Amino acid sequence: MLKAKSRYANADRFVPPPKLPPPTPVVDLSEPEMRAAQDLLFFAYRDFTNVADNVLEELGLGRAHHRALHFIGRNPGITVSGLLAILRITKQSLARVLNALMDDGYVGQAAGFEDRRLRLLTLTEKGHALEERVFAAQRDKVAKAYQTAGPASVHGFQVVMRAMMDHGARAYMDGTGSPEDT
Amino acid sequence: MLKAKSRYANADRFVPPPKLPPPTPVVDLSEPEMRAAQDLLFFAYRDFTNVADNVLEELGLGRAHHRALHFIGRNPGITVSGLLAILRITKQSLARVLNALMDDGYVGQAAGFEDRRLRLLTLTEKGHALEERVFAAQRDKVAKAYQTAGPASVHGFQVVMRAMMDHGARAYMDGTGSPEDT
DNA sequence: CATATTAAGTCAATAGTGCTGACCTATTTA
DNA sequence: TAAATAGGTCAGCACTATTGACTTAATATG
Repeated sequence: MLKAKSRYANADRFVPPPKLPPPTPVVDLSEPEMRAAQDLLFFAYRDFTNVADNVLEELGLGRAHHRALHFIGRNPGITVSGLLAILRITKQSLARVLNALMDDGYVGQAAGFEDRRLRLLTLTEKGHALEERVFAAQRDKVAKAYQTAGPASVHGFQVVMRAMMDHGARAYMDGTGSPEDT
Repeated sequence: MLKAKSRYANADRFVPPPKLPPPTPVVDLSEPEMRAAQDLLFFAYRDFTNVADNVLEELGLGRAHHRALHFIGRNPGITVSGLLAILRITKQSLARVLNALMDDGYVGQAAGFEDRRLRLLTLTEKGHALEERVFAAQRDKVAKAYQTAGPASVHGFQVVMRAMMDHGARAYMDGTGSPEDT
């Protein structure tokens, strides 16, 4: 973080934008609030993932690795195609990170019993340790945010976030069906 | 979307993971809720940005372009270093997308009056139209989510999201100070 | 006034992560 | 038995981020 800070030393002094005519007035009074959602999502997500990225970077891993790690951890025995359906990336993209995770000993695999074509993926102990370590950084952030906000706000956050995602994502979170886009 | 769907045709049939031993039980009862924050943030952000990406893609633009477009639109007359401070990317990264946006006629610039080194960036009419068009897709999503959730939940969402971002981001959103990381 | 600092720009190389399309092998399905 | 499917590989490419070095013009400082 210190490193990142010195990197942007030329941005230490924020110069407020000079006064210019305000943007065209909007007629919908809730427009600013909806507009603000962009910033809320951008900054929250950025800063949430940033703490994980810092840990991953030490190990030569990136966000894509973390995602695979995370979803395998949450869904032990998941198949490759299951992971593809959740992450909605291509086989080739997943293969790259998955191979790295396996080569590094974070992920194990077993053939399916009822269908030997399937690769059932699980985290190794090493994988669990890493996943937990990465989440530890994020947990701190979440815990603080949740504490600050209080239970009612946490509930509201959850409701809005669920409403923001598509049906497939919701189905996945509810464990009620296929994570594909609808 | 049809294209994307057919791309993942091999993922249409979600195979539930076989029954494996559950992960080590956690002692903190709120752990699942904190854990769920990862998924909430991932899926909501993914699906929120996805609708914008679709529009941008038609124009040969990407997420980085959109970010520049967005923040210039929200901060007319912002300087290059101001944008760098908000986005927290390198000069080189920004230059690439900024040059493209200027070449395509979406962004204009003017030299500062009090400091001629400064480049004051604004959206052109064309730029505004694009920014509005991109946000129109997102607005639909936000409006629906906010309507579904209701005002109390929206407020809760905002509280949690603000708490999730770092001080700099909050300062930016409040217009109370420097957007640098603290 | 001379020098140091700063805003912005450019260049080059590299890395992470996403995509497309084609093709292959082994297994399962019809 | 042939068709379909799970998973894998290969190759090429694109987007977007980084690092570090260097340059020019303008401003700040002593």
